[in-house]
Amino acid sequence: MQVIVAREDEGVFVVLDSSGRRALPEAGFVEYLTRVERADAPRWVFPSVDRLYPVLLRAGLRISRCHDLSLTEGLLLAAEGRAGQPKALPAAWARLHGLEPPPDEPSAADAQPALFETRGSGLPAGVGVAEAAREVLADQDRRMKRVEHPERFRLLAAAESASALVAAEMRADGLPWRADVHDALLTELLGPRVPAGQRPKKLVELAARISEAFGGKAVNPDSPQTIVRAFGREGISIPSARAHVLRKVDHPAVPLLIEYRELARLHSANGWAWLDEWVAEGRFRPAWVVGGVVSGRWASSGGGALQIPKTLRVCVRADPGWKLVVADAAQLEPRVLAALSGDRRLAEASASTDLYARLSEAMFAGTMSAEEGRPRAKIAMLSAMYGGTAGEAASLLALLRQRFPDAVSYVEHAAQAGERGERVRSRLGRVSPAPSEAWRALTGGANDDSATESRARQAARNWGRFTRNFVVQASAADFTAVLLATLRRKLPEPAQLVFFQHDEVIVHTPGQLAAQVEAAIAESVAESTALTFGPACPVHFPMPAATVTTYADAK
DNA sequence: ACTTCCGAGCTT
DNA sequence: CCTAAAGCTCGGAAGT
Repeated sequence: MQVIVAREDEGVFVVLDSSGRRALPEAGFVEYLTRVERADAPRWVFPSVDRLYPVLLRAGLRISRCHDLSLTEGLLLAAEGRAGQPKALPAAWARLHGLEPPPDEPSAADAQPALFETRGSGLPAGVGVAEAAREVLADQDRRMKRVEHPERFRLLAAAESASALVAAEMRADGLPWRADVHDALLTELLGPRVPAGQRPKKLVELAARISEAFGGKAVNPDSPQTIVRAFGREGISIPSARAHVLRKVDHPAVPLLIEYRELARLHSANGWAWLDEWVAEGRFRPAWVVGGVVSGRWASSGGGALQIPKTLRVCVRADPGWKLVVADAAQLEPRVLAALSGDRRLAEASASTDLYARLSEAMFAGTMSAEEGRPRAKIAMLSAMYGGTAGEAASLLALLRQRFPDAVSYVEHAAQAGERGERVRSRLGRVSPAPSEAWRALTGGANDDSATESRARQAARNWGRFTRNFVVQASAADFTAVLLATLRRKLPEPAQLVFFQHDEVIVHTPGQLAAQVEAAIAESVAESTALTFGPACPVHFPMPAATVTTYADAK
């Protein structure tokens, strides 16, 4: 059973199912949905989960499954070679009717709330939003039958839609964040809190000592150009003021600059201003952007949720009586490559929790120790997936190719396809964008002069590196989307998914349910492996879970 | 005063 | 730095 739900202008909500159409005010809408969800748990169809589901969450309603028209449209457009076109309902409907598709509105998370509420549907006057959604849904059903593996693509659309539910729920629940611990940490490292725009005491002192180290001339350590010039006056020529460049310079200002930059980074990125803006009532509530990266990885908007420095993990603490269950898919990408390529020997190596140690044995047994071999095996595998050639990488990759030819040729075929300008696809059907017209013009024909020819080869290789990585990273995103969808269903009430970062989840749970949560994670990984890569997939995906009080204790 | 770009650094 | 790429955010600096 499918039920379309949508918001019309002026806070009126519409429900459309086989028995007809109902227009309801918000309160009646939520009440109706609650009743139907309890009775039938239908597949709700949303023009955009991101825009509508927060309304339901605020009223205390959680739904079990849905179809997100906007996210599915994006996946379909990519699969059809039309990536980058607007994907919201008005655009999808317009394309269906041969009209010019309007550009997507900014996401609900970014929009000004007042503007967002008063905006129209974006559809022509007289076209009902639920009726437009019904047309687009039927169209998507048709188009999903025409992709290369329709059953995989349906799973992808379902998992992506469920991911959107997770993202909205994670924002509503929030990541437990102890502002008092954060404030104490800042005070310890930077000195007492100062008003916005001012340098804390510790930074003021360091800036003064830096100027002294440069002979008393004022040097603003926040300005890279000024730092480069200051070293120039000392007779030291450096290409940039990056930390790794500074570390190689022998000068009394260097350790001060490095300390200043570390503390200034903490202050500007995650200082008191960040705390005031993003943490309230013990929760950090970022906006998560499902499919915000072309590979299908999530992005975040506001608060830098995917860039939280490790030093601040101590601030992530379970509520009294609760625990955090932190689980990380170990060496996910090489295992994904094993599953994609069907490389038997790599699949056998995946039986070990420490994949790189097993690779090292396969590559270097008898020739070097595990301590020497493991980091080289890791470089070899990462070079295969990322296209690296620097240093030893090329020779290590050649050895990896000897031992695991199917895995290495899988990514090399993806790279060659990219160099030819072809698109590549993930396991469940995410498709890479086509290269730009400028890229085609540059790489398309024979170039007269050698400089242009060299740039063309460079551009082709760069795009090949992108497609090489895409097949692995996007398939990993397939797997984690299915995992999120599965885990969401299995978590015992009232445990909540509160954080997701590419291959890692945090669940906030009452302490007595932590063991059940760990079991739910293990079951979800097993089911997601079979769903994503097939029931006979021989690859092992370890996802060790740790039950802790603070995120900092997880690894 | 405002916009745009760059350098830098954080995560995976 | 070391193996690659993408995305977010900040502050400084340059341009309008």
